[in-house]
Amino acid sequence: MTIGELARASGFRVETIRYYEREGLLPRAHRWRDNNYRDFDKEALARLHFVRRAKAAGFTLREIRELLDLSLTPGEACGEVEALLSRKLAELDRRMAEMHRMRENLAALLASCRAGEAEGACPVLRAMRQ
Amino acid sequence: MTIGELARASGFRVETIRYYEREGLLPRAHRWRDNNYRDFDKEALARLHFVRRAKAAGFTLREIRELLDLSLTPGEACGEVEALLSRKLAELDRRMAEMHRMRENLAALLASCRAGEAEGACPVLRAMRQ
DNA sequence: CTGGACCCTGAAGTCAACTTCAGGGTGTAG
DNA sequence: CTACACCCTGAAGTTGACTTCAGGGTCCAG
Repeated sequence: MTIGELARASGFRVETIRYYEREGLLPRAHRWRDNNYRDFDKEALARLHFVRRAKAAGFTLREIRELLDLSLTPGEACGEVEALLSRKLAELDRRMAEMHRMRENLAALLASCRAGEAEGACPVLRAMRQ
Repeated sequence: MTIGELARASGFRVETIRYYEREGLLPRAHRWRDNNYRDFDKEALARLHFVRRAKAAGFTLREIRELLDLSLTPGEACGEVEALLSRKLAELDRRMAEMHRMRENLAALLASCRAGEAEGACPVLRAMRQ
């Protein structure tokens, strides 16, 4: 798969894919011998899908690289891996809880907005104070 | 309340608070006439709490400013407000769904990690392919 | 009345995550 | 054989969200 095809398949731009390769989120792609073009496999596409989801979940590129690197450890050195994973999980749970509260806030706000305002000003401020 | 007190109460740094004021996330603080020090009220603290939660929920500063600005609209011009809010809500739901999937991935990964690997390599790759 | 903790401003610096640029090679349809 | 879409590299530029810096005023405990 050329970089352009991978871009179309993954939804990332060509330049971004090159950047990700440089940053170690993708393994250095193997090259078509004669023209020096990159040649990607299914694996690369799977990684990009993972990257997209991880980004949507709020992980940084550095963290995503760490997660991806875990997948390549021999399975032996699993202790440190486990620690990292549970830290990430706890963090994710915290963020999800925040998002849930945020969602409640916005939904209540929207509802009262639709109900057409008893009071003078939108009640965001009330919602805001937690 | 001085900026330093507000910083301690909110958990944001003094410099960050000045920056947020510049960027319109806080209203221009009123000043102690003689010494030109800012004087903040409870309202400012409430806004900063909201900012913290909104950031944790993945909103950008620009979006947070938009949300805060909604709270100041007269309640009359509510239609456009409603549109913005439901866009944000939908977006939030998408992100929460992503995070949920991510969480499942990581939890499964952690479980198999703890179970001590039947196969050779960590099964992140499997989890990764969705 | 001085030392240290606090406040002010405007400008420059930093970091992550890209994007754009300059300058050049490749491949194929007409 | 040339026009056009694609590929390459290294370096510089951009954006968002801060942080640091330079240079200065304020306040109060000892």
